[in-house]
Amino acid sequence: MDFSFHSHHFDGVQISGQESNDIPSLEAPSQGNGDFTMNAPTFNHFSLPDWARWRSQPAHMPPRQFEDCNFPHVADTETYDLGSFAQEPIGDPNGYLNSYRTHVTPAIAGTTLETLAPQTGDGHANWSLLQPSHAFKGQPYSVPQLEPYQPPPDSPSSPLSEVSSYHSPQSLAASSPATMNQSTDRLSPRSSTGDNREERPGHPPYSVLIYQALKDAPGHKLQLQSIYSWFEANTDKGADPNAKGWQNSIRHNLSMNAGFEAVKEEVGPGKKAVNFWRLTPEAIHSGGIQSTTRYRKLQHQKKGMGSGHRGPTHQPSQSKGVHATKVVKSRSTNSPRNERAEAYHHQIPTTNPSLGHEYGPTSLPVMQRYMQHPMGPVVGCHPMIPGNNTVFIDTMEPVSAFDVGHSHDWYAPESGSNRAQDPLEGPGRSSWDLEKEI
DNA sequence: CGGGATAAACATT
DNA sequence: AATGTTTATCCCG
Repeated sequence: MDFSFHSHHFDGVQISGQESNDIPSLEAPSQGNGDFTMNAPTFNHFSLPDWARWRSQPAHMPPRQFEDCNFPHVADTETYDLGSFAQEPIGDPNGYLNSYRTHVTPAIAGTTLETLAPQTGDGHANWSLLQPSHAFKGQPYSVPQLEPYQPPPDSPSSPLSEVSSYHSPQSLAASSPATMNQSTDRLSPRSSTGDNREERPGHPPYSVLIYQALKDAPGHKLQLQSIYSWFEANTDKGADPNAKGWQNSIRHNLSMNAGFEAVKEEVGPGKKAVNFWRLTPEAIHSGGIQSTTRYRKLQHQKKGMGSGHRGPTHQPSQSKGVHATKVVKSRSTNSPRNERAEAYHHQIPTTNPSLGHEYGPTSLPVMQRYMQHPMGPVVGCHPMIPGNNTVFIDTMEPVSAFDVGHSHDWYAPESGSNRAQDPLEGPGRSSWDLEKEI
């Protein structure tokens, strides 16, 4: 048996419980274990039940340890915390290439579900000590609440156990095959058919996991390889070195989910820029991401025909692949169909890429009302590269990276006006809506 | 059906 | 070859 996880209904899930208005940005505070209590008012407070819906089964998982890390193992009942936003990076020498390091999550015993607390430290000081939750590895995960905001730290940094050092995906794969054995339950190498439905209960969807990974990362951003590493370290997905499907899925989610955006950073004069995937400000603020499935909406309309046709299918689509790289994910076409003319965007200013990706109209369940926080500028810096300490400042203007046209539930800019800048979209509404009737 | 996972075609770098 | 983007399916609640 293998599993992978599968969970339904997660949209709206907010992984966090924060209510605060500010983002924990990199500067932070943190370290402490904040006890972030979630104050009730939070809209996104995620209550257990909600979260519970994700899992199909109650979970109980055997404790597992992983790789060389000695995780404090957490009792099954315990909840893992997703951790708070990481703050400072620590310099990771080559880190940025594979920067994700695993850290141990201190077990948070007894965390009540509802409060999912928070944990820890985030260390800014030690990225390596951050605790991530490897929580998804084999274990059921429990509510991941992220709380972006950190209350006053009260505890000094957590002592965390030592952490594993960082593993690059390759290294993980290569070096620790052994460790894997024990986990029988890791994700199974997907069968070719594609679905393994037996999945492990309890695992959040890729989008959430990715969110988690990014959330924990300095600057809330990671390179693709690092994300892979995170998965290997924290989930069962990467268990099989040979399996590549999960990576495809990760990429797919990164591309399709509006909560993630790619940003290019210059590394140095002659060198080529590096791409990072980062949480959009909205995602950070809201503490969660939305369903990745939004893209489907388009399809529907696009082919008017009923669905019947699915046969042979796969006709080469003309506009596949992609365009754009510089900017980061922009939804390129207004009309998903063919126009690819406008496919290219300009580069993304480092300041705020937000172009946006929006979700299909209406599809969002009502539940996802994300609140918008007036956030202040986000500033982050991550000295990951030795000679270059990159600093990024998000001047977050109220520009939203998301949903340009429909603001339904989740991002209701008070000032609705400023968002929009998607050149592609043009003022006002997004094309999606219009799209359909055409 | 909506939502998530996957596979895969195709584009860019 | 690694990344990214899109489509298309499958399957489950």
